[in-house]
Amino acid sequence: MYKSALFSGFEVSNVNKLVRCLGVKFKNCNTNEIIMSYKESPEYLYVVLSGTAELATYDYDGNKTVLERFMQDSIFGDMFFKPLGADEFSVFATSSCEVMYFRYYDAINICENVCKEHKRFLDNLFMIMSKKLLAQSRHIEILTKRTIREKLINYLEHIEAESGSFSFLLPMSLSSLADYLSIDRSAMQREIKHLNDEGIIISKGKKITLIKK
Amino acid sequence: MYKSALFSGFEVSNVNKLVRCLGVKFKNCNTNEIIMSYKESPEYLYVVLSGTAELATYDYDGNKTVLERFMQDSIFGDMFFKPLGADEFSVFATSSCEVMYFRYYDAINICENVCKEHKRFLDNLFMIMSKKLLAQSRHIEILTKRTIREKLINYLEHIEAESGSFSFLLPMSLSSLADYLSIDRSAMQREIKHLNDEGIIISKGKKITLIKK
DNA sequence: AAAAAAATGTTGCATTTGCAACAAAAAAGT
DNA sequence: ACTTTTTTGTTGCAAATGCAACATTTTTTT
Repeated sequence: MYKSALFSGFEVSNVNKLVRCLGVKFKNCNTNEIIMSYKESPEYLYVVLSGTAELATYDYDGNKTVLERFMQDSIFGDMFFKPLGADEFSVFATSSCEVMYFRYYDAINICENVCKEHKRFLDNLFMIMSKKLLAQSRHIEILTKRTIREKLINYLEHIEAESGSFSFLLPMSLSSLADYLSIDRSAMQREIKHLNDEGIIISKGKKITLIKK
Repeated sequence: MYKSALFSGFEVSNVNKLVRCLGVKFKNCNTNEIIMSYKESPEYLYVVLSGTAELATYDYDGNKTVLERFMQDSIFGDMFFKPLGADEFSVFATSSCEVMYFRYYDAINICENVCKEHKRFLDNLFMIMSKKLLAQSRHIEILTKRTIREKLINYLEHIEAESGSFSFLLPMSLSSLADYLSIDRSAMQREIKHLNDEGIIISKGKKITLIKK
């Protein structure tokens, strides 16, 4: 828990102090366990400390729709997602998963004797929210592209910028990527093939090299 | 400016005090004027006080791509969007537009004598960010739908939930809606026609009624 | 080490969608 | 009140995409 970005810059003893002060709670979940459901009224903010999870819903046929994926330092909670209709949306652990949660309101309306820890905590929370906003903006930017090719290239260029190299390993499986880009997996595979044929990329599985002309 | 959600719960005199303390700056722009460009290093946070604006870029052909639209209480800034490649992205006023801006860092690392105003300001800022996160989540949820029909229905159901009625007026033009859903306008029009033919909706222009079976 | 499960790669085909081009209506500007 | 611009509505056609079904490879589990 001390490695969470929420506590970056904290001394271990101060983490404990703050945890007590904010009434932070912890939860450990195994794969496929439900961490929380979007229906409760109290406004808790959840932070993933370790492991992975996803926000998903199952329709009447049992088909799963994944809305969002979470990893270390991801945040989720009632104020970031509101379900539409009667479907139940829940966050499931996709691997052994540790989360912490606290009342959003308590964290913001910190007690009168605002200590350095509180300030830093808010600062960190702010940073995490900004990063989420940025990640979502990027996702929207990509989803807004009209063709599979444009989506793919845009995504790959982002990975290139992040990794700082023309050659990189995709951070997720190709099937997950198809989900993220919201396109059919086989159609994506076909486009990858075309990009290879046209010499725009060289790829084998998750290993991809962008060729600049 | 006193009507901005950032200052909700504030007395007028305290707004002035805080504005001075944070070094808040103001800017008035006419339609089509550039409010800011995503290239400067200083991390300013912008809040729209009145009017509308959009984040857009022009490619070599002069085609405009709109990434995001802003209205009262929308926030934007370097930490929420990072341009990819050499293209220049800017925020343009789409109507006469008032914005305020301040250094992100100054707002978070507020001075030692944390007054009630500071706290409330941060509180409001968090709320605005949460709302933006929620709006983006919804947008992603819709963009992730695979067919035009699913996108449309999902969007309309959101409007229905917000308005609380099966009958409503779209909050934007049909062309803008096609942009928002990232689909071809004429294809959307065709789908609207089909939905009418099948008795799923009754619509004429922006006036739409959802028929529940 | 073997078996089971998940991910990758491929293809034909039907369907959906985007594109282009236009007419009509509505809204905005002068 | 008139003109210009934007929005809405429509259609044929070509192209892109999703779907289904399968073989192959890789990864995970037992």
